[in-house]
Amino acid sequence: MTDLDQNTEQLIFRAARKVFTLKGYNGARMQEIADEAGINKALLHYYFRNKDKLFEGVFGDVLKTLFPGLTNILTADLPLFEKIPLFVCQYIDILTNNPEIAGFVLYELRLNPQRLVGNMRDIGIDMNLIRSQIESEVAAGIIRPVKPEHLIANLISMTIFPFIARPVLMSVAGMDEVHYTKFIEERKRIVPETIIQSLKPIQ
Amino acid sequence: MTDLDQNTEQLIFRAARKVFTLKGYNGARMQEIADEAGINKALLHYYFRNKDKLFEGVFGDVLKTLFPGLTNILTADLPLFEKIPLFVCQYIDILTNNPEIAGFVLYELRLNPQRLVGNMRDIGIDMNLIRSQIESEVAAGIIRPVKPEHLIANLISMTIFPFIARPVLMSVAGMDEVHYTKFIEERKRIVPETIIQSLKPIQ
DNA sequence: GTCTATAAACAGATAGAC
DNA sequence: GTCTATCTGTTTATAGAC
Repeated sequence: MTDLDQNTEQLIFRAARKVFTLKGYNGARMQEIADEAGINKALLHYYFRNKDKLFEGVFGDVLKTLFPGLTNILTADLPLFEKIPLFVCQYIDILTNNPEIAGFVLYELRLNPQRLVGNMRDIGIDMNLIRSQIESEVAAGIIRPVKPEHLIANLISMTIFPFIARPVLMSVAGMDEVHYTKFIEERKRIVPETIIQSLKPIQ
Repeated sequence: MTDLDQNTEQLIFRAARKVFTLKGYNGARMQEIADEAGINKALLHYYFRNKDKLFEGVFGDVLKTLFPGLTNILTADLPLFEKIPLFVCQYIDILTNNPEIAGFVLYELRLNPQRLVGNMRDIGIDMNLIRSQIESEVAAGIIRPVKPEHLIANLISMTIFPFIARPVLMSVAGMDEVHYTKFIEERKRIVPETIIQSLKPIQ
């Protein structure tokens, strides 16, 4: 493989990632990907056989952008009240740089949940680890009891949803682009605060 | 118009709603809608001219399922601590009966945000009303100060997201169908509890 | 490796019989 | 109103020249 091969392949891949995440599998056109990459349609098939294979590659790549950080922070050896702000900040930064990938992944997974199967390793969180951390912090009187599924669901929901629902939130709350950007930045503080307040024991 | 006309039209419309919400605009096929309705493809065009017009109808219908309840409860004349559980319960019931519409609407809106334009009346929430309610409850010492955008975002996020992220949540938390159903039912209690705890003034 | 040209399949839409 | 048959444009994919 020459340098040129790799460059073209990467060029195509990046173009494909852009078009697929923006338009979805069904909305994406091989022609548009070729145009975006500045090459010919036939080359897509030369490097990636067909649309499905190209998509699989992109989808796996996007999952890698989205999940490993999640798993690592959530299972790190830190108190919950430190983990949570870390998680939120890192995730909001990732999504600010890739605003469309959350909606893209969740939508494609609903159309075709099997797509998870091949990528399970990157995604699974050790719930028992989180469960035992909760138990020990409850025992120490730091937090109130909470089911790990709900804690994780609350955390992920409040962090990710504003990116998926951007147009609706802007419309419902009457925000423009500038307000929305500020709003997202504020959530780095608001989301951890909301969860931590809800976890504090009643005095 | 005879009875038969109306029946066929409704038959088509329901079939279209099912296929569009399940597959999205780009993934839906006129043939599949016709099959689902048990009629011929040509009839779709007889009743609804083209795919776009049929979709517009369905999309407006889905918005009506999703939004009016939201607006009405959030602007009702009730204390926040009563409004919030009401909102969550009603919304979870709607989404339990229509599990795919939240993801459908948000995705189609991201592909084409202009679709909101024609339906703005159903959707807009009077943020000033909520803002002044927050102010008066803060003044009365019932809640801590909070920006209305963030309160609404937290509420909607935690309520809706678990339906959009169903496959991921099930995978991440290792849930099966039964666990997931129970999990969703539990959220009617957990979500209001989380928000209300986070709003309570520090004693 | 990269291109042009084209095949092959599909999907939306229409014509016209009943 | 409902159907079958068909047209038209689009889209994925391949053949083959360079």
